[in-house]
Amino acid sequence: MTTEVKKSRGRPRVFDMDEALDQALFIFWEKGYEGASVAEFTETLGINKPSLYAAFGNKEALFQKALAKYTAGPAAFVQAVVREPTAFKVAQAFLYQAATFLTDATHPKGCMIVQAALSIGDHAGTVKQLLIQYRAGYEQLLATRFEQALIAGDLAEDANPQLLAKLLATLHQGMSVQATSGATREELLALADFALKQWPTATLKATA
Amino acid sequence: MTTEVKKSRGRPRVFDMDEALDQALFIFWEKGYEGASVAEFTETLGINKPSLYAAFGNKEALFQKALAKYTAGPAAFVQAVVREPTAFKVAQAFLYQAATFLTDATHPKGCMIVQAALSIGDHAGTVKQLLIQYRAGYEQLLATRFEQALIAGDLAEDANPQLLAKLLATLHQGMSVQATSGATREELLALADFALKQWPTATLKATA
DNA sequence: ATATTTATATACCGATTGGTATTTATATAC
DNA sequence: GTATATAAATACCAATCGGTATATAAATAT
Repeated sequence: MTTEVKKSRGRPRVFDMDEALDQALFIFWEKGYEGASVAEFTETLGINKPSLYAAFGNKEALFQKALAKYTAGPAAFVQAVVREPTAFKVAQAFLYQAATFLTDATHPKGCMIVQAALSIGDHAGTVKQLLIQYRAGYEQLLATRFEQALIAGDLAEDANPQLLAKLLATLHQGMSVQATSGATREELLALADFALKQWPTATLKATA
Repeated sequence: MTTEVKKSRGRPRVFDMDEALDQALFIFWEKGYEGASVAEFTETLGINKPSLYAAFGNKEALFQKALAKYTAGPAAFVQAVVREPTAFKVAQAFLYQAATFLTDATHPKGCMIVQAALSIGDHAGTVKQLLIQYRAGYEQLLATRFEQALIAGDLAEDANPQLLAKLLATLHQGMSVQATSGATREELLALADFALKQWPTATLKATA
């Protein structure tokens, strides 16, 4: 059973939508929502504006599609780390992988969700709010995981899951700024190690 | 001896430059370099463009003047905290005052130096680099202070001054993002307390 | 071959961007 | 008074912003 090629009538698209979205993602990632211009997209992708708009909608729709690709691809580690077996391992994996990811030379430095629309004009208020929701989302993902850990007993009884999640999110967001400012992977990993030293592992349980 | 009023010939300026610069600072602080438009300045200050340009130069010069006012005014606590008597007190003062400042309702949330030009188009690359330098500046200010503390003996012998400074800077930058995302002062103060728990105070010296 | 469908390319749109040339108004110096 | 110096106000500039109307090219269905 070979892969069926969907044949549709009409002139075939000359560019690969997936590739194009990847390139758009990189541009938004590097320059932010406001700093990326539609002209830059069309020049980089080698297509003209009507094709871009027909394929992806307007600038904001393009951003949302790129953002979805970002969370499903480069930033997917966030969803993965919460499946680590203990709270400590979740925190460790989150910080290590964040440090590694944020300084990866194969893509723009820093996190798109953190930086793409922090300070922005009024016209793009929707995007700013969207990213705030995304940031709240992964923080809550960690918080929920740590609540489970508290019940499971691999967190100290007096540990505060929400606070721990906010600490990790804050470190991540700070590390994102640091990566953009030129911090190295080694520096961020050292920060991660230092922060993990005080992790409130339950005193009577082994961390594995 | 009364205050001498500088009398200069020529039509007197109808607006207060200091007030105007404060208003410009707030706009840059809230919307970032790219997100703030010249039209917004002139409308808010109640002056027209030629007056703005005559008084402050172009947009980038206005930003630099506003930035200088920011560091000398709202953000002056950074210079102040390094005069605390011990490394721990420096760290504590820095994080507490950062948490308080970043969530102050009397001005935009977050730190202008962190957020005003993180992700930005090519045309404003100068400003982005300028803010990177400012961030490196206050981190180094802390690092130098902690090197002194190491010599003075109020830091553990194996403590790493540069790393500690980077940790504080990273927490500050993360807290800035958090403040912009809606985190409360109490949440940021709790983060600060948690982070201070592992401060490597020298074991044989009292912290006062 | 023709109709239909979809993507392309060119050209254009009004609005806004940062920045200025020009004129007019208001002060002091003489 | 007149000259000089400075600021304000109006109007304007080219360039870019995000977005689209229109016409043409290339595919399939019949």
